Amino acid sequence: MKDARPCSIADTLALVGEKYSLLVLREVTLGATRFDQLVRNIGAPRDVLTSRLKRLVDAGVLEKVAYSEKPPRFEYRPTRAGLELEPVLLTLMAWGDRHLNDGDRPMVLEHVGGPGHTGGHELVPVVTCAECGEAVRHDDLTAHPQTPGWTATGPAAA
Amino acid sequence: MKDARPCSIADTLALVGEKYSLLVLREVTLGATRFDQLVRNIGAPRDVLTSRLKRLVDAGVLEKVAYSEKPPRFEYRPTRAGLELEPVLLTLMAWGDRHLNDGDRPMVLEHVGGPGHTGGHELVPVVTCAECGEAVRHDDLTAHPQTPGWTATGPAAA
DNA sequence: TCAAAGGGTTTGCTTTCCAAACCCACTAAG
DNA sequence: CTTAGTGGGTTTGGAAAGCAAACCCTTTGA
Repeated sequence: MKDARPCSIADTLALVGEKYSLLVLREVTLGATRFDQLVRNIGAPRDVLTSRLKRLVDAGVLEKVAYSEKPPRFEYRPTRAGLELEPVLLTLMAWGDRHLNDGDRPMVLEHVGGPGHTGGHELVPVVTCAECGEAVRHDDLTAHPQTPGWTATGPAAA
Repeated sequence: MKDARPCSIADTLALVGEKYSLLVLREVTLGATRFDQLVRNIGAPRDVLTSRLKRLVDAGVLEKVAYSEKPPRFEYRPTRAGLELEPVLLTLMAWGDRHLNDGDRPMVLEHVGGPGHTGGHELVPVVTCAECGEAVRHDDLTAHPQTPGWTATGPAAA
């Protein structure tokens, strides 16, 4: 990753892109916050999980909260920043549902809307534009790198 | 990853979650489709990139298209499935912009809406519910695992 | 007193990663 | 021609990360 394109995607992946990290986020977002729940539900080696947790706590994505004193025991809860990774999880899940499991969803998310809503419905996440509200289509986007020397397809002049 | 929770997030990450894979998707989505553009723009070791490309082509996320015959040369273009990973990239980028670069975006995306729109505006991606159109908030979601023996927080009975 | 649960750490082996060097086919320049 | 350069990889050898299984420590329950 030397002299690579400056990019928030790369920055985010440097933090949560290691193997299992996003699965940790999935679990804590679902409410499984303890070490051996994580081991069981994710299937990660315990030592690897230990190092991932440390990294995510250091980064402020998780926080380590004691739930017992006498034997010191902790749970790993998502911070606000951690919860804000949920859109990433939702879009990953939607893609896998569509392209890998062909509609046989291993998990269904129920969406209960704001105060004015009664019944829940199944969530199908769509990425939209905050400004105009439309669903984002690839052809409607133009990339503008802000780093001098970079264009959309690479360094300007070598 | 044995006996882990069945999950489309994990399935998707098994495919595109290896180091650099999503950065490859970023590049080809931006239009940088050739081997050494990818090397330069991503900063990945060439041999690793070779193996990632093979994997993504095999998975149908990229396609290898010849653009020269006499020295056989190829470019790696995203398939429709590959382009549909763009929402993942957008949500990752939004998170990094917010939490890692604190508003100093390394890249700005311009959104030009449908036929009725004239000027473009800056894209701020938001995940919404296709059914009701509302922005998705964590507290409005309930997870329903479809796999017998699994609850939201883990295996039901061991 | 013995066993089990919870939360890790240690061990020893295997797999990846990585930078740098190398290779091959062609093209353009001198 | 001969040489230099570009594009697209493959090879090499050492450093780092991953892995399963075993181990450790504390506390509660039988």
